[in-house]
Amino acid sequence: MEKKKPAGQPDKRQAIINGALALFARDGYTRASLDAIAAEAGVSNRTIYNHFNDKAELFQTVIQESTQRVADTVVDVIDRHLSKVVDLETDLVDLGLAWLAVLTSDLAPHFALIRQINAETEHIPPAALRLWQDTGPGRVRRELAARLRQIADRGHLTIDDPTRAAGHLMLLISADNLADRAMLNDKDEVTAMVSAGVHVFLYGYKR
Amino acid sequence: MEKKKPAGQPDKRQAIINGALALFARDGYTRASLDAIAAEAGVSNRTIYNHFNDKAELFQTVIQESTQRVADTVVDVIDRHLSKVVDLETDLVDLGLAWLAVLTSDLAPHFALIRQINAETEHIPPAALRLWQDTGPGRVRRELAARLRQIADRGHLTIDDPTRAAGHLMLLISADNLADRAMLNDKDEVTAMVSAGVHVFLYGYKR
DNA sequence: ACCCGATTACATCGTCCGTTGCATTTCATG
DNA sequence: CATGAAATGCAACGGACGATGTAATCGGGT
Repeated sequence: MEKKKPAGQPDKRQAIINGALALFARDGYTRASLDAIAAEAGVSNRTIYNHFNDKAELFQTVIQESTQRVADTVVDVIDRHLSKVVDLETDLVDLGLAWLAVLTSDLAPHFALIRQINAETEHIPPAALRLWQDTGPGRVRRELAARLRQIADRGHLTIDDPTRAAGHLMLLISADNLADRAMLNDKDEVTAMVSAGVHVFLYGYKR
Repeated sequence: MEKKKPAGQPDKRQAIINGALALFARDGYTRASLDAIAAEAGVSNRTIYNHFNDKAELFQTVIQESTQRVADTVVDVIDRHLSKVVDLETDLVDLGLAWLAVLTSDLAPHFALIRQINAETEHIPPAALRLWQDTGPGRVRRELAARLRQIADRGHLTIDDPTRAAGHLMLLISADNLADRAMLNDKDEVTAMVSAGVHVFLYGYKR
C-alpha cells in the first residue's frame, strides 16, 4: 500500500533516467534502444516521449543528472579527507581509497557512461560537452586544486600550478584502473596502487 | 602504367582496413555502416564480404592492424630516446614530446579507435580484448618498464616496480590530454605539460 | 585471344529502430 | 463518484543496416 503506483507524474521520469543510464552506460548511445530502456525502467516506450522530445535529449539529460550526482559525491569525498590534514600521506591514501570506492559503488555505471561520452565526442553538441566538462571533472579538479593550494600554503608541498597538480594526483591515484579495471576488486592491489601513486605525487611535489 | 589497377587481390584489403579504421574511429562500431566504409575505402560493399566474413571480423582485424602499427612506432620512439641516456630529464621530456607527436600524426585515428574499444568493452570477445591489451598498451608498457629498470640500475632512480613506474610516466606525460584534447595543438602548452609531468616523475622516483 | 578470379552494380530479404497516432486504462484529486 | 492528466498497449510509418545472391565486368597471366 505504501508504494502504490501514482499514475501521475512523479517518479516515472527518474525511473526512465536511471534505466537509460544503465543501458547507455553498457551499450552506448546508438546500441541502446528505446524499447530496451523502457523495459529496463519498467515503463512504456510511449511514456519516454511524454518526458523527452527525442533520444538525444534523453541522453543529454542522463549525462547531466549522473554527472551532478557523481560530482557531488566526489567533491564530498575530497572535502572530508582534505579539509583538515593531520598526516598528509595517510590522508591522501585514504582519499584515494575512498575515491576508488566510488568507482565500484552504485554509481559505477556513470564511469562507463563517461567512456561512452569520450568515444562519442564527435557526435555530441560542443555546448553539452563543455557543460559536462565544467560541472563534472572540471569541478572536481577545481575542488581538489583548491585543497592542494591550501596544503601548499601551509608549507607541506611546493605547487606552482594547483590545477595541474590536481590532475596529476587524480591520475596517479587511479593509475592502473585505465589499463585493467578488473583489478578494482582486489583490495590489496588497490591499496598498493594508491600507496604507490600517492608516494610519487608526494615526493614529486615535496618541500 | 605504374599504378594501373590490378583487378586482383592486392591492396583492396588494405584500403578496406584503412577506411574502416577511419570510420570506426570516428563513429564507433555500431554507427559505422558498411556502406560508408565501402565508400571511404573506394570499394564496393560486396568486396568487403569477399575479404571478411562479417562486420565483427572486420572490426577485430582493424584493431589488430592499427594496434600493431602504433605499438611499433611508439616502441621505436621509446628505444630512440632511452637507449642511451645523457641527461635524464631532457631525454624524458624529448621522449614525451615525441610520444605526443604520435597522437597528432597520421596515426591519430588509432587513439579515437582506442576510445571506442574502451567504450565497447562489454561487446568485444574477451580473447580479442586480451590480445589487444597485450600487443598494444601492454607491450609499450613492458618496453618502457625495461628501459626504466636499466636507468634505475645505473643509480639514477629508485624503482621497485618498473611496470607501475612505466604506467605513471605514461600518464604524467600526457596528463591533460585526457581532459582536453584540443590542447595538443598548442605547442607551448604541450611542452609545459610534458615538462611538469616529467618533473613530478623524476622527483617522485628520485633516489 | 582466352580464361579465371577478383570486383562491381544492383536487387533483395529480414530485422531493428526512432517516432508518432490513437484508443484505452489507470489513478490521484476534487 | 466524476474528472482529467498521465500512462499504456498497439499498430504503423519510413528508413537504415547487415548480409546474401546474381549476373555483368574488369584485367592480368598463360
